Amino acid sequence: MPELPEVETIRRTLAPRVTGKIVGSVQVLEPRLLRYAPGLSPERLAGTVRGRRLDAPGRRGKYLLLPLVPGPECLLIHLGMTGRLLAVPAADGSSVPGRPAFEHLALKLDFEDEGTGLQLIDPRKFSFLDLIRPGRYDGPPGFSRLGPEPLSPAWTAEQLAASLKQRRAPIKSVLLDQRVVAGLGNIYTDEALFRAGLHPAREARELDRQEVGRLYTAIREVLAEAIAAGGTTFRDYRDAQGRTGEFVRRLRVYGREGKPCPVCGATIERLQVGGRSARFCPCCQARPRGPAPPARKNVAAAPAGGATGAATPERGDGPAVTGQQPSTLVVGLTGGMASGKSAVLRFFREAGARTVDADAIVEELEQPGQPVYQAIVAAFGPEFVSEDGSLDKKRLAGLVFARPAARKKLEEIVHPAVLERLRQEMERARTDGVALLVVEVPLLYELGLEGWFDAVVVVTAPEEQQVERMVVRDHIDANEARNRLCAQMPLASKVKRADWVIDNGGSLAATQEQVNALVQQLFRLRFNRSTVRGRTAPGGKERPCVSP
DNA sequence: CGAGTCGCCTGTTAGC
DNA sequence: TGCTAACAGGCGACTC
Repeated sequence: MPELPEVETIRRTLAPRVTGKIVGSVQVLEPRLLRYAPGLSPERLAGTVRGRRLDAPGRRGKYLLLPLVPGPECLLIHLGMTGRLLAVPAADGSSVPGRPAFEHLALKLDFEDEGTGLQLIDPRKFSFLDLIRPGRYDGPPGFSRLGPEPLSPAWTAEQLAASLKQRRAPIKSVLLDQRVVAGLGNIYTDEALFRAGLHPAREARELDRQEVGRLYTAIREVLAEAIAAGGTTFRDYRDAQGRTGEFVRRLRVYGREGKPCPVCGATIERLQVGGRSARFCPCCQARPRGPAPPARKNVAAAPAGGATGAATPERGDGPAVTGQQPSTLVVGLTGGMASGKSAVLRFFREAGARTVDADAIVEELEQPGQPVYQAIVAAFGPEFVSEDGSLDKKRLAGLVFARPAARKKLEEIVHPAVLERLRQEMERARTDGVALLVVEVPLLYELGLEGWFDAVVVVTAPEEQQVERMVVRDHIDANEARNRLCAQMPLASKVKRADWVIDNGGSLAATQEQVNALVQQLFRLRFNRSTVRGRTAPGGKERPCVSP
């Protein structure tokens, strides 16, 4: 079960505990460990490794790499399904969390100093070990034929498209093929396919560019999030310190059959695909409609044992679904000063949306060397450059505040550049197949940008709370804060024009609940674009607040 | 070559 | 309660 995020987590937790250590003894207690290593006996392995130093551990796909110094050999470990690699203080089994000492111990490696070591524990004995000798032996065939690293910048959606183009097998099976992309197992293929809105039994070659784009993005996002959460502990997995992974809480379909889909509420189903079980949402991952798929041999007609009649591809039932994955939903986020827009944006991101912050773009465009920076310096003079070469924002703000003409001049430089970048970000989200893009634009209404978005969300907070936040954040007194608020477009008129309102006047948890509820609602509504504007949403509330 | 099936392995669980 | 059978899914070997 350790897939890429789990192995990466093990690598990271292992690194500080093994790097630079000298190997004292090596004991192979499970001979099956060496089953793929040609001519490598436990004795020969021990002879090669003993007395050598370990370099920082590496990872490739689901393989863990322990380079020996001086080189060039490298230990290679695959944890199979239930393997655990634990850094232990005494390497005697006494402090292995969760398991009695010595049970299922397959490999024991002691370091010369400090009495520390490594243990490989594997009840099911699917783990294996190998010794790479560059130039002479490149490791087992599965290792040398590994496909690209999914999180490497070198891997592109085009490459994925090329690897899928010729394959008739179900997309789920092709993603499990380590030659296509390295590191995906059953958990993350299910999760990526769900996020991309793709049925696991779809023929790989029938995916169009947009679908491949969505899949590519989903794979990278789900892996990155899982690594950040320390991997997924479904049953056996532990990191090198014996700790469980937290991503299990964020799984949306894997291990959730019979439970409601977190996006649409339909019941998650299980299906045999290529001999593996696939979990999916029959509504969010409906097969595309259109002409009934021609009678296909082999695919989805699971072996007669298919008690799951769900293998028949004709219909994806569920509420009013066209079967066509809708395009990116672009939502604008705005609100009063210090109303908590950024926190809300963060909650959107955590709920699975891609997010963009217009202020961050301004910040970036005003960096020295950028055309916007150069234009500002040319227009206002070098006295607005501080000693370190960056723009003197404070001085510029002072000038702009006092002279409306100067403000206009500045805005004429900055705004078009920001808008162009926003346009590019929206375009990129569409080509990446992102389902929901949320863009924070503080001056959304002031600049008349409503037309750019499918819906606009306004964040509100009681005025006193805004004042309080500004006092703390901007180091000004309460009167000054009130003055600044008065100079703005009144929050009430933004609320009046809003499609959805998030009330950030309560606890952060309450705000997050509202955001999560809204995200689910948007996911549902995006199947019918005209309902996304909350004001026309069923229920007919004129300005629906989101209540969890 | 690609696609599919089987075997390896054992702890857990569903069903009788 | 105790038994069997199915299941979990990493990979390689094998067949067609």
